[in-house]
Amino acid sequence: MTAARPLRADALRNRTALLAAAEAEFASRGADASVADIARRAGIGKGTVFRHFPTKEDLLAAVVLDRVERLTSRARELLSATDPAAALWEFLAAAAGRQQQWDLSFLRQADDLNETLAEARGELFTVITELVSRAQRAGAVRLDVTPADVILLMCAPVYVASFAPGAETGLWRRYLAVIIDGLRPEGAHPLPARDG
Amino acid sequence: MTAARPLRADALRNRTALLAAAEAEFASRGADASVADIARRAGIGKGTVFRHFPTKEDLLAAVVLDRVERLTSRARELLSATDPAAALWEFLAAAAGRQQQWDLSFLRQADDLNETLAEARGELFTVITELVSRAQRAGAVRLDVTPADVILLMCAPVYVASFAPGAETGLWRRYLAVIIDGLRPEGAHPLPARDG
Amino acid sequence: MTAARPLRADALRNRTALLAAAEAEFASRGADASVADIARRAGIGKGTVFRHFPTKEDLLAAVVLDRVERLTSRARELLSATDPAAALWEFLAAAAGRQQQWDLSFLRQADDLNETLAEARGELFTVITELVSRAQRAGAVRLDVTPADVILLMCAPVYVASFAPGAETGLWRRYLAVIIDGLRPEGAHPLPARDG
Amino acid sequence: MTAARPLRADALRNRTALLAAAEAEFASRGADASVADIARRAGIGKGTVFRHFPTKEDLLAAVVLDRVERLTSRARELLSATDPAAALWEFLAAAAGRQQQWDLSFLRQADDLNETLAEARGELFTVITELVSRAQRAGAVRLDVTPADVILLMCAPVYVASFAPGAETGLWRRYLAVIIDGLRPEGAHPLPARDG
DNA sequence: GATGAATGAGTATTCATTCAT
DNA sequence: GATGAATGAATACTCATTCAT
Repeated sequence: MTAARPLRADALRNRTALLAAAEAEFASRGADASVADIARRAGIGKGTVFRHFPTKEDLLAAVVLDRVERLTSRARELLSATDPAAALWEFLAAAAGRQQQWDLSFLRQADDLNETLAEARGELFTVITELVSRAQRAGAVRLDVTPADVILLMCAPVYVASFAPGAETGLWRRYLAVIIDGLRPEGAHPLPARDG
Repeated sequence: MTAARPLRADALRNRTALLAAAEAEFASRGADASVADIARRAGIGKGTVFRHFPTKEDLLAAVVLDRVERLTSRARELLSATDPAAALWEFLAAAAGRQQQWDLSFLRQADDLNETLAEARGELFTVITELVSRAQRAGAVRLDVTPADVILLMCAPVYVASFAPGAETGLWRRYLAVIIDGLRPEGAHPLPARDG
Repeated sequence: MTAARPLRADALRNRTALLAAAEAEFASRGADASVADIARRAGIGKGTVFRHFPTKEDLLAAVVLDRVERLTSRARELLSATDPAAALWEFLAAAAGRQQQWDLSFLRQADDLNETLAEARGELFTVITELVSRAQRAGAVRLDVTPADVILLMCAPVYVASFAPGAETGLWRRYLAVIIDGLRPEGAHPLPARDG
Repeated sequence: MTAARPLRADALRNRTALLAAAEAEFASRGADASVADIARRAGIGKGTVFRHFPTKEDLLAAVVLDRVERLTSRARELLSATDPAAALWEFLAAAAGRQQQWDLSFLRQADDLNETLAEARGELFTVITELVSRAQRAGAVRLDVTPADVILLMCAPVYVASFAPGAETGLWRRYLAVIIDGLRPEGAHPLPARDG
């Protein structure tokens, strides 16, 4: 996957700069960020972008893949933590912190995206599922929420915080705390029936 | 220019159709919906759109203004409800339901947007503040959240639910319920200090 | 087909200029002529081209359609000439003269092109068939060539003449004369078997 | 620069593969064939292509040169055939067969192209001239056509046949036969005056 | 010498906005 | 006032050509 041939030194440098620029640009402009802007920000030619990624969508997928993989490995580390509850809360914070200003909108069109990306997403889901299950078994998370719920809810704090004027940088932590409280068993009210 | 003379009958009809079409189009295509599509849907010429709103952004602002005002008046009604807690929950549901598939991303660039929109938003905030205060005084909402927090959090359920595959239509209610539980005083853990 | 609404005066002027420019540009650059060049030559904006023809291919098709229709109507006139042989020769000259420097390459991909174009081509073929048949019945054309052969061969003179250096303008007439002599019954040698 | 030092063994091998690949690629994709595709087909790097030929156009010229030279040598062989008429007809068939699917469009811009190519073309013309003269002296070709006419006309059959739907492979022989009949003295009608 | 990475001009097409009718 | 035709800047993507490795 990452193997193939080992990429020339300059090419690797460019690729790295490109991915960084793309991540930044997608983060601030959304998926509509223009390839030209990304190239300019990376300090490389437009053509070079397409040499590395045949399509803008492929570039987006690569950026997302990168993020998902980093998140997955963080989640995996936390699986061996002693306190399951703390592990889950920390994971949620990591997820939110990582996407700073950006969202997981790429998980949206699950089907038409890259195959390797789909796999990576699957792995992430698996690990999160385990993280949530452990927290539930430890009595730290209410039993009527599913791992899928947690995955979706973990996107909320950053998104919500992005609306606040003045860009108070740590605001998402505040909303994450509220949501975490909502996930706890204490004081939980029954959830509405699905698909209503 | 803002108040001004009373539109001719046909102009008013056009304006109404235009706003309805714009709301529908923005709702389904997002802010990238094209002016041409909106005009077509409204059954009017493209030029007419620009006669009413000098800019696409102005049109978007008008649509948003409309939504905000309707939301404000719903909130105002709920101010006279007997049960302050139920009133707040219902308001949150109304807010979420109203934006079905769409989000409040227009509140984002709070500063550079329309002045009248800013005012309307201010009014909405005022009313919500009262709604939240009453709920807090009634002991239904934890005291460490502010009305501003509630306003931001009310955007989350629909946003979050929009990522779920399969478009389960009522999913947002589920996430609203979790967030509401997070807003209750029971089982609340202290929020992190601001701006950390 | 040509009906719809009657096109505004300026729009019609533009459309005419556009078609003329496109014909000229396609003639000299081939189907690879760029839309930008065509627009510049027509003295209109690039966007205007796409307003009239949603696709470059549609523009090409329109130009071709125009040529085919004019050719068909000339052929039809010649059907009522008294001398069938002279009529055919004149038609061939008209066909060659009309495409001055250009070719009938559009008849190539018969299938994937415009439907109306396909129809127009069919009509042209029908009329030519009659023109050839009459010449054959009059003994002016050998019996072992088909109307389809004639259609193909009528493209040759201009094409061939285009290779000559110095752009001697009437050269194609010379080659048309040779080909016509080849189509006559006198001195005809049997054609090789097909598909060999 | 043209003669110069004797290529290294591998360089020669590359050059040969390159020319073969280019001929094939140009034949099937036309002059728009991409340098990258040609390089890939030749199994060499893109840069190597440009080391051998500074320009894509130069490569095209080289391919054409090759073809012209092979054609010239075939013509030369046929000069010593016993039957001058048969020799000419066979040459025309060889010329058509060789360009199968491709055309001699490179002779078009006779002036601005390569000097060596111009020379080679000159040689080809000389030999053909002799071939035609002999056929004329033998009474097999009408006296009012020139060798230049024959050269141009020999391009027609393949070109014309390429328009036929269904890719009937031997169709050009049919049109060559018609043209040959047009070149014979029997039944020849006088050609129109030049430059009319 | 050979390679393929980098480059940027060029291509078709879209769309907010202006303006003649 | 209303219309839709015209416009050109912007966008993703291609490809001949140059140059560092």
